[in-house]
Amino acid sequence: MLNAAERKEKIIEILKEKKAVKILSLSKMLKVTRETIRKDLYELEKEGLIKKIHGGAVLDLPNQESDYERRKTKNLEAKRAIAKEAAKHVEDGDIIYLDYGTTTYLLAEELLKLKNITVVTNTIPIVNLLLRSDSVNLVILGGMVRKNEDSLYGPFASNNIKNIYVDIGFFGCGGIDSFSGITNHHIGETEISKEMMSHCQNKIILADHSKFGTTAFNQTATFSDVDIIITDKDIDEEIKSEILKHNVEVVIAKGASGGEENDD
Amino acid sequence: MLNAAERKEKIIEILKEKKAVKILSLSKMLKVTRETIRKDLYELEKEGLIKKIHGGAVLDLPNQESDYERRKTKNLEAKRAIAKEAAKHVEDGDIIYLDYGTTTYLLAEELLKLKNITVVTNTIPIVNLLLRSDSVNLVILGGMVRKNEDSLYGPFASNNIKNIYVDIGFFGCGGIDSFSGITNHHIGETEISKEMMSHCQNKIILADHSKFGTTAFNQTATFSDVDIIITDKDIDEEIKSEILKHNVEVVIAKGASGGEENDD
DNA sequence: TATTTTTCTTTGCAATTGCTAATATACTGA
DNA sequence: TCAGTATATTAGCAATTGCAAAGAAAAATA
Repeated sequence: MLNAAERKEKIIEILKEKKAVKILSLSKMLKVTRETIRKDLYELEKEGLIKKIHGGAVLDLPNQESDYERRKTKNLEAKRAIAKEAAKHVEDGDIIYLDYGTTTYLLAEELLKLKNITVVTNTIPIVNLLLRSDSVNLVILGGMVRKNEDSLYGPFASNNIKNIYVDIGFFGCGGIDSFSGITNHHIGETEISKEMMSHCQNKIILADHSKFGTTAFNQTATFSDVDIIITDKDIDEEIKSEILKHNVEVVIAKGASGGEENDD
Repeated sequence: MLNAAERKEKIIEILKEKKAVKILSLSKMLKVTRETIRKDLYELEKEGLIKKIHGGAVLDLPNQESDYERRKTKNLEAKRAIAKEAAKHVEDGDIIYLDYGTTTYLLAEELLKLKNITVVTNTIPIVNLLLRSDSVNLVILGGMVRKNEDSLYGPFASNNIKNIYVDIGFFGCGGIDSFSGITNHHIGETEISKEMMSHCQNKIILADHSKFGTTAFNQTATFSDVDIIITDKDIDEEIKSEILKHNVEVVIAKGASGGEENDD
């Protein structure tokens, strides 16, 4: 009927629809014995396409993770605590901007529960997350796609920013220091962030403890440009006093612990 | 240690990382017995979060399919044949526009093999598809998200179109008729398509046989506006002669068969 | 504190699955 | 056609898992 290669293709096809298949049901579907299927699965596993489980198999396609997706899991607890704290500042009906970064993604997860908010963003994973929500209006600034970072930047976005104003802007960052202020790595993204800053009524910075005392390449804002900084641990006194000098509120989100790496 | 609810959360968390877990390993990880885990899994399955398999479980998150994703599988063979034919018109180095619709998505799949092309689009699934390609530059027009259709439209996109010109534009459609020309359903999307038409050097319409003889709400273009129409079957003589009158090339893509439903 | 309820563990056995090696069948090339 | 090779089946047994029911522990309630 089918040769080994066809059978394996069929197995992959079946696995793509169902999450998992039993060897026995495969053997019935493809009309070969248990042992033949087992051999097929063994080979498919060696090829890295599936993963064998007791009595069957599940798909294990090589899902190319972007750098962005990898970063999302770093300092997760701290970021989630910050996101939960940030979410408290959003009310039903608000129009908000979610900047680049992984912490803003976690904030988007929290916002799923709110009703009738409008989210402006240029981060593709945030778009995909909010796409299936009935209660969130979504607006995308547009622009050139930055591969591996899943973000948009450039003149398309700049043009659109000129015409809009939002209630709150939530900004991630690459570094915060008393000397350099709030900095980020990518010049194109930084440009968009800067422009959005002047179109947000309130500006809130989300920065886990690993960001303090470090400086990235491009300045997004000085302390006097922002209203609130949310972090997860008490921060260095020198930086803190510098921040407070500029009338910025510093909020420590509760419920995080551990983690040291600076990733953004 | 952990109560039932915490345990279940943990199980989901573990499942999100690994594709599948064995009951035995869960029982060791969470330090409860096999039977306890089995009960947890039974309940998680009832909640629809996982699927039990022999000896373990796999994740089964409710992946809400959009209308767009559902439509993608209709008339698939015809659309894929059209997409393959359309791909022949694209050369390395081209800058192209991919309009709304599911046929343009299939074209994007074909284009993955090409090098150094730039794709302008406003269809989110196309963005997600091309995001992981190293060889395709991606530009997004931006705009308001149309939920369930995974597309963007509105003034943000319009503003950006004013400044760009592309080599080829590939357009899907809702209907083609001798009386109404090329029509589409959504007024916002149609507006964007129309504007893009006048910024493409070549305009190619992708329309499977089900679109001919039907009319949607908004006119995107007259026949004299377009250069090529690619379809999958010989089309009605009356419509054909009307199309040819306007100096439009009609291409029949080979390799498709069957399917009748009009979906877009 | 005693009692009830809920949650988790233990136990024993049937059913299913994994594994190995031997056998049968289908395909290939001289 | 016939050996030689690759592919699929069969078979037997050990190991794992599923299931149901009873017992133990923990938590809630009075």
